[in-house]
Amino acid sequence: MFRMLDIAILGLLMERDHHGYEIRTQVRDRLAVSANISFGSIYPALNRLERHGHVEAVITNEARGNALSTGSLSGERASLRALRATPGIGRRSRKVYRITDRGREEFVSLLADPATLDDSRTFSLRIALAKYLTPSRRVALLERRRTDLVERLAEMLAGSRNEQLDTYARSVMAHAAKGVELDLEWIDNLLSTERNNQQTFAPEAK
Amino acid sequence: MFRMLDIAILGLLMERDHHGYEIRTQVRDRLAVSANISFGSIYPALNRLERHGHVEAVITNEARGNALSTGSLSGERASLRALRATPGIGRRSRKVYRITDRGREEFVSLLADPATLDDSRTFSLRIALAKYLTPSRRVALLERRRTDLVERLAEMLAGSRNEQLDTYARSVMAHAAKGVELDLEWIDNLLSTERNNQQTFAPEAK
DNA sequence: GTCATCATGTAAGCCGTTACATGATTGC
DNA sequence: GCAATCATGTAACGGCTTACATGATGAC
Repeated sequence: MFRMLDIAILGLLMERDHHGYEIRTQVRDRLAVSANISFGSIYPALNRLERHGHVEAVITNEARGNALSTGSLSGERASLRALRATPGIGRRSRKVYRITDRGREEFVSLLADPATLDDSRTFSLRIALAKYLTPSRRVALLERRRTDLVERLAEMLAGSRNEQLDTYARSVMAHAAKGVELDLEWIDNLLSTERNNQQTFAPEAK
Repeated sequence: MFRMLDIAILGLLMERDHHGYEIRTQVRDRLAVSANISFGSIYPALNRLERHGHVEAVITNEARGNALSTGSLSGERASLRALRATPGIGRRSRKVYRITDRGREEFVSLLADPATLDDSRTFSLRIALAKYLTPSRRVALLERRRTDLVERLAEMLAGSRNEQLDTYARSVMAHAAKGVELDLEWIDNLLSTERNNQQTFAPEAK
């Protein structure tokens, strides 16, 4: 139930409607997920979200030729057609999804949920979508992550000083430590930005 | 067949014998793998490696009290006991594994194999074990990774300049780019070290 | 007419996890 | 005697991938 992909899809649909094929590139380009998610994950995820009422398929008329309701298609065929974009000039058959109210609720609760483990991937996904969080939830998320990283940093620094390790293993430890330090700087910057913004709304509250 | 855990286990066994319980902490402390691997992965992996002849269970006498061959245990029971460490004072019942010649061959080929994808985790695992690679294979591994990262860096920099993204999403992109830059510095340092070491063996070859 | 790209979907498999089950040894 | 830690294993499940199957459209 803690699927990273669900958060990503719902997050993209918060902004505007999407069809499955498009979601793959958007996840990479807008949410900074390094690898392309496979279609074998995306389509089942969309169907599941639809079954749960978090998204719904919609009819779009974005194509130039608007060939809807030409009448001759009967029963099953017609309804399937209706769920897809008009196959007019310049557009292929596609199924466009829109997020529902229920989906929006689900999304914000998933995004803030402290139960879902914070590996670096889910954390950076959450931050990429952080504009949908309240300031206090953003701060909570950042501080939670910060605590974890401080602990990790100590472990990696200890490893990098372990003289039983060969130079390569120590180098990996030292590099990992630097990576964690970089993460911490980033988080601290984000946290101070959050605090400055909060002051904007309560400037005299010294 | 390209299991990261197999490389990790075989790599640890290259140094000395280990039992399963111990491998978990060693993977973390010596190979810089951030999360603790679960026992539900380790024990099946060891059994599989044993079936394939890459490791073998050995009898160790590291305990003080050497209570082997007390005679009264019969058949099945006795042979099972023989595979475990002597349950003397100060030692628990454990199954200690040793890498075989076949396992050593498998290990070095897995470690250098360019077919197994290089995400950052498998890459840093390989580097942590890089002392078992020939200098030329080390350089090849580093350069292969370098190429991938240069490409990734361009993508992340492009994302961080994308003005359609909100500040949070752009911040994630910019931070990811910094992380890749740090990785590249590290790799370039390792590469120059490799070249200096090679010069040591051919100093006049200007 | 055929190739590349766009587009949607299913089935099988991989590699890991959590949860469960068992038991020996040590420290209190 | 009881809890904590050490130690080994199995079963079920989870989320992702690859491979497969299908078909429309546009460019050449």
